[in-house]
Amino acid sequence: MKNVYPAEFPASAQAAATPAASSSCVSCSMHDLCLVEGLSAPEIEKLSGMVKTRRRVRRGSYLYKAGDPFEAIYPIRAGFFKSRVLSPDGREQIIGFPMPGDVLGFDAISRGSFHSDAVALEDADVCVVPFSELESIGRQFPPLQQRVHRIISREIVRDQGLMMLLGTMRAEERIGAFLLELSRRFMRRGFSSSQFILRMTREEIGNYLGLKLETVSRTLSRLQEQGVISVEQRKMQIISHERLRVLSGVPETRQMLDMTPEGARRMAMMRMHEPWSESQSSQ
Amino acid sequence: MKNVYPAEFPASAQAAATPAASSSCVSCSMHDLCLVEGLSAPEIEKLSGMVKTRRRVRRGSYLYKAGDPFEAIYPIRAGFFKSRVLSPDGREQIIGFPMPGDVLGFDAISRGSFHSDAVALEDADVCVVPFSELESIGRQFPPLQQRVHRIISREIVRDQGLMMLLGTMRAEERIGAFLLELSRRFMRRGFSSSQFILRMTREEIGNYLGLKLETVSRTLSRLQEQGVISVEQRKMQIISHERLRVLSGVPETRQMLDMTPEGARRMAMMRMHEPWSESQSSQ
DNA sequence: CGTTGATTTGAAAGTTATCAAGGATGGTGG
DNA sequence: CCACCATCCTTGATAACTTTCAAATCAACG
Repeated sequence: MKNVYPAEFPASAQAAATPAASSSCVSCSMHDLCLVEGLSAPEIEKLSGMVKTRRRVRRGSYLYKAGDPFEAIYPIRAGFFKSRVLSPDGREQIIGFPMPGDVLGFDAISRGSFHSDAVALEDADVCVVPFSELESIGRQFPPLQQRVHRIISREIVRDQGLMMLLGTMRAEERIGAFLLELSRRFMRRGFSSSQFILRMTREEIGNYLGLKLETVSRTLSRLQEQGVISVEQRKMQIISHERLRVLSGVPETRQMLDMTPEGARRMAMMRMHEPWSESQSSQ
Repeated sequence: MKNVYPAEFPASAQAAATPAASSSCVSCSMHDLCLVEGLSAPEIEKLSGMVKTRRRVRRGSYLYKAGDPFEAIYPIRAGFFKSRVLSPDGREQIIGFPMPGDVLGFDAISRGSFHSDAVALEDADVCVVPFSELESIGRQFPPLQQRVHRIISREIVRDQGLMMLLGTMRAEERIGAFLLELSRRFMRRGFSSSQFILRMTREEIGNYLGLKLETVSRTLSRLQEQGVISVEQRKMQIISHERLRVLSGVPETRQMLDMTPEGARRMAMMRMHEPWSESQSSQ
């Protein structure tokens, strides 16, 4: 049985909108992806205490918009976002599809206001971490400070990868790299690396990759014809990671698992649906 | 008389290779661009004390390479770099052309080793700021900590701009935006915003912009025909910032000055050549 | 002055975008 | 429950743009 990232945020996930008293970083399913990774118990305690509120973001609405004053960063607990920048003449560029465990908002430190928009692609739930407090606690706990720096730096590295893609790859390579990136990120979270539901439209994929939606559609169709993937609307299945790697010029090979023990725990905590590839249970 | 960023780093600039005892952040010409901007005297003092060494990098050689262990960040005192990432299959993507006042190395925090190369495009001189010390001092001086965070975040914002360019712009727009970016950065440092010497080849420009060198050359020629710029080899003159802005979709308009008082001081301190547009004085 | 690397320019080929039309999907109200 | 609407997706044909291949020119340097 596969552990597939779900198509819908279940209606049963009715977390309270604001107070986060019940939740702790210790029990969070994103534990080892988020800010607290590698920290000691008292440090996690301290960080946990800082997250006084959570925020629920409905599908299609903004977590923040460019220009909003910067007060906090937002580790994602559940849900899928797109973040994008708009050029002065109205062009849009999607710069990422953040998912649970990712941390949003670092671009706002620079001028004290956001430079990008974050839009929820599905109902989402984020922690609200006031940045000045985080800086303050970082001064008391060097490992936390270092962890924050690492995570910000990780964002720079991620962006460099996207620049590489946009600057040097052709359409098929871009699509391939995109699918492998999604696959890797789902796997990292304990979900299947070989099948998942795309949360974004073809147009959003194209925008992210510097392509038009028609090109995305055509390229996906071609990859399907070649037997590399199987795609039906949003349902994506990677048939051959290896061939995908070859055609997108990504030689890295790591173990590709469908499910980790961690994943089972995360799935439960994120209250995810059953996989679409299995008979859809009534629950 | 224009204050043009020079073609050559003068031979007279023979700073000692390592000890930086004589220099202080207080007197540095990059003062208000670098880490210390906005800090109080004692804070600057503290930061200054941390920069125990400087490093001279000869044209064509590396400040660091991908994989090198991360120990320090490098504010640039003089010289022009390219930073680039290499894909596993050997593709190169230039991700920036750092110049004096910029700070190199933040991508290395993430995994403790560099993800990118920094290559000097001309003889250069950088400060060596051990990062663990910087973190440590940041814990004692919140304004310094905040300044560091701002500068790292600035890098993210900059990258977002490049992604926008690579994802949405056509060749002429890319070139236009590139020239305006250079212009703005030179102006920010007190140099002419309307004429400067390109420090990089057409191929490097093309790589940065996701274009082939021939396309760069053709586009520059076309812009020259249209009377928007005047270009002869590396000598670049922007004739109409306004038209450049229109064709590249960058509506921003700020004052464009050829020279600021600050610029004169900086030019002296950076030991720059006389402009190519004036008779080349013997000095 | 000849060699080497960088730049310019032309012509042809290749890739992606644009324009257009037909299907599929999901939600809504009759 | 079904028709209908708005979105999203697919596919074909054509156009636009950029790359590729090729050749000539230019500049720096010993």
